[in-house]
Amino acid sequence: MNLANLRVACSNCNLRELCLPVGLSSDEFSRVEQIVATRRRIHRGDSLFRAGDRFDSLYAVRLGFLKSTLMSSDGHDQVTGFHMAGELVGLDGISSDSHTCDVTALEDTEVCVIPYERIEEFAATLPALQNHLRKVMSREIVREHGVMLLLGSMRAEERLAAFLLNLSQRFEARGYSRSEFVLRMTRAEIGSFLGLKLETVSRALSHFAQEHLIEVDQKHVRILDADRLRALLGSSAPKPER
Amino acid sequence: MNLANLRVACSNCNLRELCLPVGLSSDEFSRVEQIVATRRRIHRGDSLFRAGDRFDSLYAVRLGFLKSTLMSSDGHDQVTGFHMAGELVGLDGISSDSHTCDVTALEDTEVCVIPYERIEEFAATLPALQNHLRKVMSREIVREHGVMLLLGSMRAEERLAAFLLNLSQRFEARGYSRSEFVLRMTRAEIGSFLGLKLETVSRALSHFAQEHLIEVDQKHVRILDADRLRALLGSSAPKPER
DNA sequence: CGTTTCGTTGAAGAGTGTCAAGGCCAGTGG
DNA sequence: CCACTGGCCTTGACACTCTTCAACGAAACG
Repeated sequence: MNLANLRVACSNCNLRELCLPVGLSSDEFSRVEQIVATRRRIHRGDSLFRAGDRFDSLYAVRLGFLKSTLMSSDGHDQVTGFHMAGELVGLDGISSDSHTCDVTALEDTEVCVIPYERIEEFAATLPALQNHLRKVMSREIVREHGVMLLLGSMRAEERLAAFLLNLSQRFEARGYSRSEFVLRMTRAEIGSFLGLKLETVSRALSHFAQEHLIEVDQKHVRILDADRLRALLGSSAPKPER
Repeated sequence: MNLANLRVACSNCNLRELCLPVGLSSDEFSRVEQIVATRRRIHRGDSLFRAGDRFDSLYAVRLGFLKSTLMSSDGHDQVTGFHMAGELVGLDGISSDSHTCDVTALEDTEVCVIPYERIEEFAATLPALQNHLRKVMSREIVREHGVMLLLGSMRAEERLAAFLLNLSQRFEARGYSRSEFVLRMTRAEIGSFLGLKLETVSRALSHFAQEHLIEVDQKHVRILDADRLRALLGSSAPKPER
């Protein structure tokens, strides 16, 4: 394997504004690099970790695309999130020293391995990092609040519109086009994440296309009218305030 | 006001096994007490904080019952959680130095105010506390995963069963009866949390009662057959594995 | 004691799920 | 190179769950 040969260097990484070392001085920066010493490649379809695995590292996505899934007692499982470059994965494991969900690569993916104990020790002497870690965790909590809102109070087309706009925004933050991108996940995975069946997702996409809000060709999506998509979000109950 | 007169002492608090100072030595314990210097009372219907408020403290619920709600762009709002004694509230604020949801008392409530900057400084010298804080945050992430599962893949009666069992378990952990308790929230609030309409909640409760799974008298609930309630959870798709 | 909020129940309707058939595409092996 | 296969996607028809609308009763509150 050529993992050991990879020069790991946050300073070379084009994700450094998004990723772990945000807000560190260049000195601190280089010390973080020493902790994040290894990378790991996951082939499409393979898992980074699975529920029940011992937790010992966080992972920063360097390139590729992942999903996390949670299995319920009845064996049915659900997608709880999609992860792209620059995002931190594995925070769920901190609470009980073992992971509570599966994380699977939707395309060939590379992550930076961040040994938790070492980053923990290190953060103890480095308030900026400590602070950043907590913010990342808190942001995850806020993100999940948003998903709860989506699942609890939106209907199918609103959910899908929110989903597309969210993806669009995340791609844009990474320097890709915000209006044209490739869905790395299947319709069934989108549906699972949004609490819908794959047929409903498919129908909603077709309907958007018919309304000229988007163009869809298989996994390729082009957003034609982001404003009208956004307008869909608030429109479920356009009730006059009393 | 008699707030200043209240002797705040974690060591006297019957929640100390649940709350912040878990796993601290008695020495560390007493130092935490000094930080958690004040309490705050919130009357039923009043809010502890609101979305947009500056974040500067976490709150530990000492007694009472709270809900957090999130407002979506269209003015519709949704309950994202209920909080009872021993639980920590306000973690969402860390990410952006301002709160992202409203937290409202459902009955007269008392919380311990934990100034964030001070606990932060303090945790820097106290790994056990640091660790504990991160675990609490991670646990919140895991909890929300569970809610996503509930909202995304369960039907009305399953959701309600899961909700009742969750409450039951939390009451038990606090030394109350696990089979008999009072719902502090309205049907509409339960519905909002579960992604259902209040009528659906009401019907599901009536149906459970009719099946002798529970007894309901207004807000008073008695669980008669927890096992069958639990069995409801996995039963949506009892498909034979192939 | 009136007013308001909250809860229950029924009937009708909308939105999704379910089931089924067929098309498209990539990969595989003849 | 082509047929075959399996996974993924689309579309239609129908069933079902949940919502919506409405009316009424009960409890809580000033």
